[in-house]
Amino acid sequence: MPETPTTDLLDWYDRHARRLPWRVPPGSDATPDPYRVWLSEVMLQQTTVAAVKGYYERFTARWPTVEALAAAPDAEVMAEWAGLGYYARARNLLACARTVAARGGFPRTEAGLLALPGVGPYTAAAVAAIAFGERAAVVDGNIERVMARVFDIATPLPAARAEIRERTDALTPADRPGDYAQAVMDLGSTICTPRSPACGICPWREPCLARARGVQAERPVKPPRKAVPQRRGVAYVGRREDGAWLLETRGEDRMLGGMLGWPGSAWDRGEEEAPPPVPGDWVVLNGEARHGFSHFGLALRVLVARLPLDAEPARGTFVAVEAFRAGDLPTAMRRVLDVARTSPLIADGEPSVPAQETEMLPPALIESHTGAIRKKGPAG
DNA sequence: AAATCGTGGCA
DNA sequence: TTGCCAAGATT
Repeated sequence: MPETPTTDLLDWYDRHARRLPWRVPPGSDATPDPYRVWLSEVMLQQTTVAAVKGYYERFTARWPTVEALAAAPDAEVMAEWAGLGYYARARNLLACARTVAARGGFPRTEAGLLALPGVGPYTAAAVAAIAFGERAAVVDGNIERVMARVFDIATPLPAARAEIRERTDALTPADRPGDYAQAVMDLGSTICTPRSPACGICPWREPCLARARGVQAERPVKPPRKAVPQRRGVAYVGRREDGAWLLETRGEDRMLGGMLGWPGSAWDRGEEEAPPPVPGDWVVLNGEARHGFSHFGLALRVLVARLPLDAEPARGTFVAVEAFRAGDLPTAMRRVLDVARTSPLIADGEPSVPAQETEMLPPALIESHTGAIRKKGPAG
């Protein structure tokens, strides 16, 4: 086992720590706010620092305390999270905030934190170490990679996790455990990167076994990924004469649960069809809304209709034009809107096409009709 | 325990 | 363009 100079890494961190909005600079006497540490850690789950920054700033500006967040309506929090992905995090975030507010503050131990919704082994250890100074072993993807290289662990993930956790725990100091964890994470994200690590300037260059053996690019060993299947569906973008949009809040048992979306078909049972949310002159657009999820690709056929003021939809509710923001939608639903907006039927103000063109068409005619629209549609 | 759950950036 | 993957949690 190589020497792994923890204190050297803390010295490196004192000089090279990234300045991040949720981070207290090393050496400052300020104590990090547990609420902000927790919020940032949840946002950072499987998500890049660059993507998180803006969301973190907006959340903390709007809800400066866990009590404020706990009091927020679900829809506002989900809308603020829109675009960040993994929406169960936002649902759990609210549940957790309400639990914490009700009990009068965050649990101050790793075990106590682990019991909170949306707080797993990584987040519990990170908050315990960073906000409360507990000597908890923090293991994220960065730290996995660093440890797999420093100790040249050839066991493939996820089987290697037991050993990685042991190694991490053995190295974690009682003094400054939070800074230590952030130091290893910074090392992993700036030097010990997944591809072409900068071993020449690494503070752990000397003890690193994988580097000594020239196998750093092959650590950690990961299983091959499965190919993602392709799925299809339909989405209905309805717009009332007063400009209101027909939207629904998706059930929590569905994909994008809790988020705003266009009524449409399921995507998971091979269903491509679904009845319209309200009877009307629905027109099929030519361009499809394509989106790649983590475990499947999706192509959505988009139908649009202009709806009368007295429309009574079986699904969804109308959102007034001044209350509607595309940014409140998850990305897949924004793509649907992008396609829908290529149709004059959905444009702001009066319809710019003769009424005849908005008639419901027999299926056999849909192809030719949408073919005419295609020229104005987006490429693809 | 393996599958599920988003998104954007980058080589 | 495609594939890879980022401060994981849940069931």
